[in-house]
Amino acid sequence: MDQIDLKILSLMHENARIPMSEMSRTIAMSQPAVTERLRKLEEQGIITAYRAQLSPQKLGKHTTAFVLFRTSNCKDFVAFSEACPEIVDLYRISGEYNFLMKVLTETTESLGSFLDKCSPLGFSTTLIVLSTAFEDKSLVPSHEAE
Amino acid sequence: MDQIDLKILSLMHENARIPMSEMSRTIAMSQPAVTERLRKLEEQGIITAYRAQLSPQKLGKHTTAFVLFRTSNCKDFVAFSEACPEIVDLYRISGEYNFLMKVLTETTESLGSFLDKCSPLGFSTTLIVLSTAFEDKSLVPSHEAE
DNA sequence: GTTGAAAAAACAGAGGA
DNA sequence: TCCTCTGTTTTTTCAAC
Repeated sequence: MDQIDLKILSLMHENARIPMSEMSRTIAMSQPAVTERLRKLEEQGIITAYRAQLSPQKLGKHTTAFVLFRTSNCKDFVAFSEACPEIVDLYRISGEYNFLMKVLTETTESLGSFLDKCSPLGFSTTLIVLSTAFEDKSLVPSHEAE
Repeated sequence: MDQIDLKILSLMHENARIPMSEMSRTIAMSQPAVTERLRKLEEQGIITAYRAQLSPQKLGKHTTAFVLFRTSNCKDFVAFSEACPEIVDLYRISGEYNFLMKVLTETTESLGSFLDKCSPLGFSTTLIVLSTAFEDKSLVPSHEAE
């Protein structure tokens, strides 16, 4: 893991669909060498996936919320959450609550319906997202990767 | 926006580096037609980015936390957060706190240092992530896209 | 890690349902 | 309008070094 690997990670975080030929030009290294480094980064589990980022708004999801949840049956709660399309992220946390989840719904009204659906499993506190200042900041600052 | 577009979004969320030729085979449509649909999905802002997902653990970030923050100077706080490498996501929220942020640090100790660094700007409550049940669930359920 | 040739994929234009 | 077909260019893969 050297500066070149960090540069590859940085570029792949910016645009995962960049052609390897273009990447090799940018970092001034032959294309097969870059491809081989990328393969190793995947193999080592440093790169876990390549994902298209979708706009929730454009897909009709106009409400984002974080919901803190307290339940006594963690296993059932995780199973329920996996089957719940509204829940996009689920974290087990320390403190008064067991779980923190990120929830996307069409409207505040459908968020209400979702919370009703959850209520048999425990009790919750909802934090409505007013705006997203930023998301997915790179773990590999570009100035470190030069 | 029809079933084919949803299938494209679903496949791109699973693997953003899938070759267009393979995608066109999967959905049984010619490659230029799929490319054109993808171009339009990007143009409409439905696809906002393609990102490599990196493993925080493999990059030495062993501690994940959500920090609720209350500050009276939102503008300065956002500027501070943008410059803070530990903060990967920042949301403005309703309720007792102004902000919710996702924070990645090397250890619980460096999380402590980070919180010390933030303390002049307001007051906070920290939720330590014990484990991530799941993250980035698709906004386009695959069964809807068939 | 580099080079260079073969295979594959992406792109761009013409034409059809 | 949206798709398919086809030829051209670009990219990827894989050999040898």
